[in-house]
Amino acid sequence: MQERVDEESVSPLYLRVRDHLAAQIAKGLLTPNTRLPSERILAEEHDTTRVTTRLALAQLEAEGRIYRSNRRGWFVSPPRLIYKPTHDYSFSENVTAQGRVPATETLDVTSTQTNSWLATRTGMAVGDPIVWLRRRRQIDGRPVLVENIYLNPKRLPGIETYNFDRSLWKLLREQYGVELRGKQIEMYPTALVDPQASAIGVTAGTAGLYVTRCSRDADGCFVEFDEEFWLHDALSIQVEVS
Amino acid sequence: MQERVDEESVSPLYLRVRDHLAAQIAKGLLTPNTRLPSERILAEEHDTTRVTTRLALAQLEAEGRIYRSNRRGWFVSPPRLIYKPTHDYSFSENVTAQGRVPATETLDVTSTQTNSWLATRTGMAVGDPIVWLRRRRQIDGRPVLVENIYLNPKRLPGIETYNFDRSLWKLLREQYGVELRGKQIEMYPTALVDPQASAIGVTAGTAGLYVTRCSRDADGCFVEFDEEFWLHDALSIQVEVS
DNA sequence: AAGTGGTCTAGACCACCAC
DNA sequence: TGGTGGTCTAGACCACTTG
Repeated sequence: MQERVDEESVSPLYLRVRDHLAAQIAKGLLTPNTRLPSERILAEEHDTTRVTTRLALAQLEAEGRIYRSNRRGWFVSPPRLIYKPTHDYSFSENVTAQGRVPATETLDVTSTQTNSWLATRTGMAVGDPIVWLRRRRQIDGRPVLVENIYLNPKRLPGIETYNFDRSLWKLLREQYGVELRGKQIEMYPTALVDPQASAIGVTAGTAGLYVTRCSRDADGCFVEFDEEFWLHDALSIQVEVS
Repeated sequence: MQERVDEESVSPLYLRVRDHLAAQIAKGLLTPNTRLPSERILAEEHDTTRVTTRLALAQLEAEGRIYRSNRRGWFVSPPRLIYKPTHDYSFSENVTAQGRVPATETLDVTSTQTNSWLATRTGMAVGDPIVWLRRRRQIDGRPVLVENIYLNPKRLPGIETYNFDRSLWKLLREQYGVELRGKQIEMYPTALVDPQASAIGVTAGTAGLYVTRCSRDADGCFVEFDEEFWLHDALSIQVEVS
């Protein structure tokens, strides 16, 4: 629906480099997860310097078209995962249903106490016992999010003894008979900083989406608070209201 | 709830510059919408170059802590607007209720035809008449979003004759008796590019949030498709499900 | 007119990864 | 070990905004 066109006559060099790469991606010359030529080669091809080339790459990264992996290079971004945070859902099933390969790693499980930050968000009292779970999740081998999950051990006795490399939602339903109700979801775009950036394996400052979700059971009892740090190009949020 | 701490011993210079500025903002030495010292002065203060200083500023911008305004300088970001896209709501009332000052500008209104992109999203047929409205909205004098709104003139006869510098939602309800139902919302983080970037007055590549919303009336008839381009630091999305 | 950010050059050294 | 991105220097000119 876009009729107005850029005056592309005298656009800055870094935007012309961006457009050149974007066109190659659009044409299918560069397909998802393939590596781009190195920054030095791209600079040479466009008769410019690495600084300018990196400006162009940063633009494409900000648009979600390419991503970097450690120091291995720049890669074409795959399609965004469609994510419906209002649904009870299994990450693995959702990823699989979209033709991708999921993976989950539990980073650590800690029995600790509710602090004031968590208390205001969950209704728990400061000092109440809480189980803190950290996980990293991947799509097609690429880590796309890390999450902090805070579980209420009063409602979920023995929860810390389970294996968390699977669907938490199924575990809650099958082992504890929990039907989640009354979700409060908040999200905003922000940069990933340490320790989340290093947990995902990206440079600090990489664009991300911060999502929190507070879930209660049918009785209004607090069950779970989830704090997710996504790579910004990895997902598209969908919400339906009737 | 963050126990693990960064090894801050040998962090890169640009992160130390970032941390220094972030600390000043956190302490309240720099308050929302105040200007930061110029890049050249910051570079001198930290005994480095503009390139490194700009890396630090870009980090803070990505985190949503500062923003830039044309070539006027860098400013401390105000708090994010809380935005509940599932609600029927008035931008102006929402902004006002949060103690801020809203403004709306209609950029143009065009009677045109449904194209294939819009048809697949709305259920209209290609070639059906559609009214296309572009608006820019501000908070406290800062443009924070531009939007394309596509209205169904079959359901809303004469809609193109109204003044749109006010709440569209109220107009629909009061003049056409429309109660919106069945919203489909989709959103993802991406960079703002032209023409949206220039419409907001930011550099192409500035981080943004893309939001679409398709609304129908109680009979399931398509009423409105809204496409919003937000500055990424201007909002926090909230959704509640029961 | 002076100052700001926007763009760009032509190099350099380092940490890390793959071979 | 060679190539990658990550960080950094010390400049330059330009477009635009503000006084």
